[in-house]
Amino acid sequence: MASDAGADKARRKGGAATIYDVAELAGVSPSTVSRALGKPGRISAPTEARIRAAAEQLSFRINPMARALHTGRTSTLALVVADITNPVVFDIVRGAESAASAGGYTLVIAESQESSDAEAEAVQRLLPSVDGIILATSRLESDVIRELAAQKPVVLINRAVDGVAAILPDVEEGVAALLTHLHDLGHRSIAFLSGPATSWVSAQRWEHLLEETERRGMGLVEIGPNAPTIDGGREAFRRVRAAKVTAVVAFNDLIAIGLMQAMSSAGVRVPGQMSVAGFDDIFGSELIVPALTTVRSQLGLAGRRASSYLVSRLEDQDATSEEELLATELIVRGSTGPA
Amino acid sequence: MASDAGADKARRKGGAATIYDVAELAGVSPSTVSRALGKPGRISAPTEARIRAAAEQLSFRINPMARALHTGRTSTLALVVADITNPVVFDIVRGAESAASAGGYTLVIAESQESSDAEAEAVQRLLPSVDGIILATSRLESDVIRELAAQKPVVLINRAVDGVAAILPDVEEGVAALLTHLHDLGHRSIAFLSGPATSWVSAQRWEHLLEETERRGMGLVEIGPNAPTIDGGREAFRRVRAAKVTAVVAFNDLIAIGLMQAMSSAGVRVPGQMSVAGFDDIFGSELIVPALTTVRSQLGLAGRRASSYLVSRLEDQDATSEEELLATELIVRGSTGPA
DNA sequence: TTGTATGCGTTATCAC
DNA sequence: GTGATAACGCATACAA
Repeated sequence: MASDAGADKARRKGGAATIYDVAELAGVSPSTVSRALGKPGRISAPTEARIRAAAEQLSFRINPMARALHTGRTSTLALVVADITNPVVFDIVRGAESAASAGGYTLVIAESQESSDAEAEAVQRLLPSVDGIILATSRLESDVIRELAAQKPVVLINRAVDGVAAILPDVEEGVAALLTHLHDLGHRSIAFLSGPATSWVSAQRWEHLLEETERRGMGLVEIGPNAPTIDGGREAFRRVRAAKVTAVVAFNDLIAIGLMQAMSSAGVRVPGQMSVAGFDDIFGSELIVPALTTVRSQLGLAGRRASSYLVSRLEDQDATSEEELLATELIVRGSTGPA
Repeated sequence: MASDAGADKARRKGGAATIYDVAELAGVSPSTVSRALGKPGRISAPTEARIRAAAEQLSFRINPMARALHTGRTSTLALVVADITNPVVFDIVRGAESAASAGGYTLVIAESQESSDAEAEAVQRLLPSVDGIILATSRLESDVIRELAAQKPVVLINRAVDGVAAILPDVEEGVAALLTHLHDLGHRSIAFLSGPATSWVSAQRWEHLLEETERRGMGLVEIGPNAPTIDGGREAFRRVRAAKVTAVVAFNDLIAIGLMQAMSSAGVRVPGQMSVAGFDDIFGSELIVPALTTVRSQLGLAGRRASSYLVSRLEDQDATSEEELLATELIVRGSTGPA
């Protein structure tokens, strides 16, 4: 059915149909075809109908590269993440993909493996073929990011750089709720299991914890840096035990889960002997026993907003370049209890 | 530093540097630049050195679209998955991305949301701009897939279609191990919570279960189809309880987890009153209580192999188009016990 | 409203 | 070994 006699005659041998083939079949010039398909309404209705019919018959698909070569626009967005298997980024990927494709954009994805060099290389490789870039939990230096943003639209997730658009969790709110919760339970001495040394988010969370514990007259120590993984949490166990605190706040849920596993192995009861809380509310936090108390960030929404921002900035010219804060929410589960 | 006087003079105003700019700066013709960068060694050493220096100075990046327009090759692979947030696909995505970028290819990702129409649309949209396609747990009809494979290299994950390359888990092995395990525990009556009606993998697992239970004289009933999600497992609970079996094998871990949650809410003890097992060994299966007995598939490896296959087939001409089986492994944990 | 001519950046086919 | 030139498929300025 896809190979009518007319269609085959009009199509060049081998490759896919082009606007030239469509033009020949419809009896018009290639530019008319281009116009008909590009901006409907600019040509006469009967002609457009003929062209559409011909395109359909040849199952014509526009060649995005040829279009991009002329327009300079690829309708493609890049998403660079540190670690694809980190559950934190799953939701970001999905949100970004769905908003991108809803806007008619394709999403390409690259992984930096927590390495600043690898991230820079991935960005350079992708740069010429995308219209905009989403950097999630970037490990790049601020200057590099600013330089990048000068070349193409950039939006950050979980990272703030002056003058660059960013989608950020409203840490203050979540941290305050968490500390109120812990304070109410009687905890006065807390440890923070920090994330990677280069993590902007970790530094941010630490700052807010410091502020909020001071305000409430609670003690706070930092233990880290730690790899933002389950293993990272496991390895921190001995230092946590040595710290003699009654509650631990981990940089993220993965670290919290690893810590709880190590505690379970060592016979430390949670929350009986030690309360544990995390950040992000990833898949799995609800599954463990006891279920993890955590500060939920709206990662999926962050991904969606990031793509939407780029799309609107690419389509309209007049999009703002502000930081956008996403509310965080304290999810109280079984891993926190009385001191 | 990126803006030497010479560099600025040679670069066209505004856009990125082209081979013309490099050629001008190096004092050669554009075609020589193309050759120097494309196939090193075909031109004289000093000339090539000059060209490389000029390219470096202008921070020249080849324009992939322009190259693709002429060569017809984009150095891009597409990965189409049913549901990005399904933990099963996380590993696939990562494996595919790492092997793709290792081979010099970029990975674009699309989600079909378990819909055959959406999948077909995504494939059509991506088709012109990629060199090859990975279809993970595709919901497309076999004929559609074959037609697609005739246009561009295609590789399937968790799906078999005659004449199309595929990476498949060796279900037989895993299912046999699982049933031996259950049989040894005294189970004689089993229920299978099947996946989506269109899932090739679900049908495959069902077939093997049927075969192996027959061989062992065990009873088997199918309950389904079910959505391959935690909710899907929860919703199946009543039918499972009504079935009066002693063990349940779920299509995947997500369904198994959902079922266990429903059982926990209803006071049904696992594995005391009912044993539960799943497939895939996703992140989270080890976290729940009791930890889930499951047949592990090497999803990450599957993604990696899929990309590698496409890359080698695109680079060499003579890659085989066979099905490749990946060993599965029974992981015994706490959710299965004596009948 | 529609057709003609040109350029986007690269590679490949010729000459030299 | 190197340089001119055509071609890839499309979009647009200009002409009609």
